[in-house]
Amino acid sequence: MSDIRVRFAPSPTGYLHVGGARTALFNWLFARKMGGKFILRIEDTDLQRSSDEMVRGILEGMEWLGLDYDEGPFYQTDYADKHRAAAYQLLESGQAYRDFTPKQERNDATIKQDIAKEKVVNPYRNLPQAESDSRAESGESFVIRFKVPEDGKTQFDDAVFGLQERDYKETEDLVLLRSDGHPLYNLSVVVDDIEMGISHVIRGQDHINNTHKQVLIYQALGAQVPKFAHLPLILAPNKGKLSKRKHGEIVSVTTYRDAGFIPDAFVNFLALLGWSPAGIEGAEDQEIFTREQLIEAFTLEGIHKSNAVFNFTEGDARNWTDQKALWMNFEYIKTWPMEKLLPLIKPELQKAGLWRDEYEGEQRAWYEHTISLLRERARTLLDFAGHGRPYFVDDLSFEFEEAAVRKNLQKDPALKELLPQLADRFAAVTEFNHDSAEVALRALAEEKTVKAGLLINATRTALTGQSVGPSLFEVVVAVGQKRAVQRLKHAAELI
RNA sequence: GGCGCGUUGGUGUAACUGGUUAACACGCCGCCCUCUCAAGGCGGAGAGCACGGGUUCGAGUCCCGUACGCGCUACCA
Repeated sequence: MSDIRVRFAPSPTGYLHVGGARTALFNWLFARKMGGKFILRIEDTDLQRSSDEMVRGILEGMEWLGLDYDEGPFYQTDYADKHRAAAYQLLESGQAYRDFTPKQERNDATIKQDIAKEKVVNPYRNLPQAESDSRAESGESFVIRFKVPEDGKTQFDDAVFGLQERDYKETEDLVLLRSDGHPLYNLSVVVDDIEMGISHVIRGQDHINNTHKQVLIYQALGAQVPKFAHLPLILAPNKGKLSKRKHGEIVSVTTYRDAGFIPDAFVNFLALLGWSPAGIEGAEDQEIFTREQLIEAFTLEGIHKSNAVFNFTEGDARNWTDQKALWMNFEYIKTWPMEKLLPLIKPELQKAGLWRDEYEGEQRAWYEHTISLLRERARTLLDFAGHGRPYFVDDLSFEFEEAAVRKNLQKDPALKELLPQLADRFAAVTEFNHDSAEVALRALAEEKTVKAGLLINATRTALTGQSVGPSLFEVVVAVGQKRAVQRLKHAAELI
């Protein structure tokens, strides 16, 4: 019943960057919300580079984000013949003309400027049809330019920016077909969008100028003009352009995947960049949205006009990306349903060589409990195999942090005697659990008249090599009696 | 230069068709909790809505101008 069709049309630059990802997301959300179709089209017109590899980066990013498309990917170059035919159709109907100006002359910077400044009328614009034909037949090189009408203006009602008008005089006669026969962007997009029945064009605001040109082409081709919605841009912290060259990996979505982000968390963050659920009852102050809630709340009206800043501190390891994104990821890790979280953690443990199939079998209860312990302090998926390592290895192949050893173990020489004693007490406990371990430890502390805290903190470092972590007796239980005893004895040697 | 667009605390945003001390989240600071670190609870600093005029009993919300920022200005996409 719905004829809503939208598309994401990236040019294959090697990877999906955050701006593109958000454009894709908004298209996807709109399609899902409206029950329409989401189409992926690769705009590879005129790119020399091997498309395959470049395209893979885009597809990888979309797959990770969970933005599934209903049709495509289509490749724009596959339709070059249609684009060319459209150019000739416009030529024949008199809405375009051949421009025989030599390429060099056109490319000359000063001449170009003069043309722009003085709005020189192209000398070939009104060349008689017969002469144009014969010169073309004689093999003279030419481009096909669109013949922008003299009086009037283009207009379209943008879903975000409202009514947009532009006097024809502001639009130059754009090239449709290059002298080597290659169709150009503005023509190709329009022809493809018509062909694919695109009903709504949702794209970056940097295209607003092109839209005026494209409206002209739609009309000349006698096609229905789709609805447009231009998105505000995502800027760098200095409010400048967020670019691949200047900001490197931070703009690539695969960076977030590799940094241990939950895709839904990143999607959630991206959705709030330039859009908000304004006017949605009860959702105005909401920050955390499931995919379903996002789809439900999404409207084009909620998109902002002003650009958003992607806030991060260059060179700051802790705040390497937008702090809100970091916070959101943490929030997801902490609260996501176990059944959704576990499949994301498994590959991380596998990568680190920490995975055991028993975690899904007989050790399942222990495993899930341990994960629930770790998730409270994990900021990324990487932390499970990082800070979590001591929980998953039997031996001592985990790092003893220097500062932790100094602060919690070497702080008091008495620990050299106390730790082995505690090991013995632990070993003697028949029913080893949270409470019995605590009783054993506190009893020892009392007998030796030392603060329980001294033993507690030392034990934490002995068992995990770290100075921070979950409540100690939770750690003790997770590590288990055998490993705890072993590690306490070992720790004494570090003192 | 030309054309277009934008401007609410550091960042992301809210504020019904103009109506009390401009709200929420992240971040920051402090306190509480406490075996550490987080989390959590409580509290705080931080914008008077880019600036200047106007309209109005009353403007962040309407109008005009200025400044600043951004986009576009290819035989790139």
